[in-house]
Amino acid sequence: MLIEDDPSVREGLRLSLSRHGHDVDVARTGEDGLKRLLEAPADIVVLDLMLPGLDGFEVCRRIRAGGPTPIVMLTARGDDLDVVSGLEAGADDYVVKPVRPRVLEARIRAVLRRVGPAASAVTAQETHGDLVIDRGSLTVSKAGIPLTLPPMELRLLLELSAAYSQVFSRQQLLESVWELDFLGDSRLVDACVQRLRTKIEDVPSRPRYVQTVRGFGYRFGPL
Amino acid sequence: MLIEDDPSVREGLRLSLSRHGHDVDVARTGEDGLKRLLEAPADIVVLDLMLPGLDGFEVCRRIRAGGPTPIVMLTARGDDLDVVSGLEAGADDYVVKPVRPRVLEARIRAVLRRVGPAASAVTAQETHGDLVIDRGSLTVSKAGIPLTLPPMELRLLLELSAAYSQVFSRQQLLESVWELDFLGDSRLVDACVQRLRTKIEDVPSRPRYVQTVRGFGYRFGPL
DNA sequence: GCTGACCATGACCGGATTGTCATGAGCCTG
DNA sequence: CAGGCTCATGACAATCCGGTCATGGTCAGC
Repeated sequence: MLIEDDPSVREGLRLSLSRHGHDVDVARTGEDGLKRLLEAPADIVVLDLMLPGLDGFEVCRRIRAGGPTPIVMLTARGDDLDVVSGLEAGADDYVVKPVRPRVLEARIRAVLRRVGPAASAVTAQETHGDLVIDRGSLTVSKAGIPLTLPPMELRLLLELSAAYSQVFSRQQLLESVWELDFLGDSRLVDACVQRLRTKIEDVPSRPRYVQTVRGFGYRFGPL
Repeated sequence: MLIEDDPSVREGLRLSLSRHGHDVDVARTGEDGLKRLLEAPADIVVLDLMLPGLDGFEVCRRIRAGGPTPIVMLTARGDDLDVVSGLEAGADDYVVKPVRPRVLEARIRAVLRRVGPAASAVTAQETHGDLVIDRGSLTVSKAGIPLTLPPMELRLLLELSAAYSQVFSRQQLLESVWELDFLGDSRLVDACVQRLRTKIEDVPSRPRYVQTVRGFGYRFGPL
C-alpha cells in the first residue's frame, strides 16, 4: 500500500514497485489509506509524511496500533529529528526524498525479509477507539477488558466491522451472518444488534460503534 | 556488537550506545567480530563497511549465514548502488556516515522492535506459564514435572500451541490433527480436548491453556 | 493370545443462546 | 400536530452447544 498525495511521485513509484513484482494499492490521503487497510490488509505500507488532512505520523501510529504491518516512511524532510521521531512513531525504515526506486525497493525487501516469517504468526487485530477486535483469536475487548460474546453477536460484529462504515441491510446480514435466506421481514437482526450493543457500547441508546441507519439497516463506525 | 576500525568513531558510538542502555561489545576487524559472535551471540550487529582485512560485505554475508542476527551497516559511502548492494548482502538497515548517535540509536531500536518477538521464537522450546512444550524432543512438562501425553493429545496440543491464540474449528482440527475429512458432527475433538485438559490444566473446567470459543472451536492461549 | 492403554462413538444433561413476540418510544410526513 | 412507520426494549420458551460418561473397537507389547 502506497500512501502519497503527489500524483507524479505516486505514479512513478507505483509503476516501479509493480515492475518489481509487488501488488500495489494506492491511497491519496491518510484517511483513505487507513480505511483500505482495514478492508484489505497490506504486507507493507509506504507512507509519505506530508499528507493533506491526517498527519503522516498520526497515520503511522494508527496503522501500528491496528497491527504489525511494517511501515516505510518516505519524506522530503531529512532532519535527524525527523528521522528519530519517524522511527519512534513506529516506522520500520525512514527514507528521504528524492529516492531512487531501486533504493526504495531494496529497503522494502530488507524489511519484508525480516518480517516475512513472523508476519503470518501475528494475529491481525483492529482497534476502534477503546474497542479491540482480534480476528485471529476471535476475541473482543473493550478498554482492555476482554468480552465474551456469544457466537451470533460475534459473527455480526465481525461482519459489520470488516466493512467499516458500510451500510448493511437486514436482508444482507441474514444471508451473510445467519446464512438464511429469509423471506419477508424479521426483527431478528434488530434483537441481535441490541444485545450486542449492551455489551460493547457505553450507552446503548447512544451507540458509538453500531449505528442504525433508519430505513436501510446498520453500519459499523462513528457518525 | 559494534565492528568498526576507526578508534574515535568506535569509542564515540560505544559510549552513546552504552548510555542508551545497550550492552556493547566491540571488535576492530571483521575476523575478530565473527570470532566473538560465535562465542557470544549478539542481539544486533553494527557493522562498518570499510574494514581492514575481511571486507564488510563478506562479514555481513557470513553473519547472515550463521543465523538471523540483525545487521545495521554503517559506512561513508552513500551511493545508491552501495545501499542496494549492502541491503542485498543481508543488512537490515544501511546508515551513511557521518551519523548522529540519536539516529543510529533510533534505527537500532526500529530493527530490534521488529526482530524482537521473532528472535525468541527460534528455540524449539516454548514456555507458557508453568507449561513447557519442547517440539524437538516432543515432551511436555508442567511445573517442572514431565507429562506423558498420548499421541493424539500431544498432536492436538502441538497443533493448537503452534498457532498461539488462533482459533481452530473442529473441522480444521479433524483435518490437521487426525487427517480425516469427516462430514458432519463428531464429539471426537471435544473428547480429546477434555482428556488433554485433565492433564495440563489445574482446573479443567476453568482452562488456562486450551480455551473453548463457543460456536467456533478451540484456541490455545489465555483469555 | 492376553492385557492394558488409547481412541472413536453415541447418548445424555445442564446451561447459555437465540428467535419470536408484545409493547412502547422515536422520528418522519402530511 | 397527529398518524403511521421504524426501531428499541424486555420477557420467554425452544433450541443449540459443549462437557461428561459409558461402551466397544483397535492396537502394541509382552
